[in-house]
Amino acid sequence: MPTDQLSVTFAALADPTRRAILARVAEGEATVMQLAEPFHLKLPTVSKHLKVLRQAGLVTQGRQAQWRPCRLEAAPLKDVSDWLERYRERWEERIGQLDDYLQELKTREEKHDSEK
Amino acid sequence: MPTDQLSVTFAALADPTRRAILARVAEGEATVMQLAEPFHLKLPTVSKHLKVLRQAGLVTQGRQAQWRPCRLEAAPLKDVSDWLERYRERWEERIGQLDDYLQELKTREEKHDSEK
DNA sequence: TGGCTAATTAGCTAATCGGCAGAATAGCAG
DNA sequence: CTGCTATTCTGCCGATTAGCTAATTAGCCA
Repeated sequence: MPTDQLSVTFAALADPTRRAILARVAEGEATVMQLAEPFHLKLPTVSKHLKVLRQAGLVTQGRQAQWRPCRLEAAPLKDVSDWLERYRERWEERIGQLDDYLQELKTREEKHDSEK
Repeated sequence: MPTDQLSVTFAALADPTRRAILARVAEGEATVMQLAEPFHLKLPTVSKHLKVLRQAGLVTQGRQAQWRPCRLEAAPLKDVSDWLERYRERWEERIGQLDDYLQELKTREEKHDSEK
């Protein structure tokens, strides 16, 4: 249970239910009940997931009467993105002494890319 | 513990020791002993971390005599990056004409955040 | 006030995790 | 074969987690 912010964020994202909650909240504010409905989970369970997301700074909850609508807060995702950038070239396979060769390939690939 | 690939990857990244191992391995192959040395961890502990990273597909280990040098495999990081892209516009906060209004909301929310 | 609804907290269980020590495995060198 | 080294496997421990039920808080309405 590391306490550094990045670890807390990654841990919060390491659960498909919580990622689905994020996806739902990204489309607009939602109450806890609305979030619980698509999953067959009880309210306290969803509430606990929200607590994890809240501690990671990924959602905030407001107050409207007895509802606590949830909103997405994407700032921690930027931290994840920044951390990832460091490894981008590793999966983009455009490294090293092969640049010239790859550059040639690249111009050829650009035709393919534009298909998409 | 969810078994879907993205969750496994996020879980593997949710530990500063494992992220440090990744950073080290990104600079070149390393044996388990070399990886263990900077952290004051025993070999079996590092071996266990490596197992987690291996199951996430983030490292592979080869064979050279009695050493099992570790290499970075960045492909799962691309999956993380692709997942993140969906939210990029949310943290780039330069959307539409609402910038000033959102900025004002943000300062108001910061009070709510401090409620804990 | 009392009743209703939404959400959280408290407490439980089974499973998992990060650390360790000790034993087992794999590959070299005499 | 006998050691020697690097690594993994097997248990163990204390802490944490996801799920549940039951109890509690918070806000509305009559």
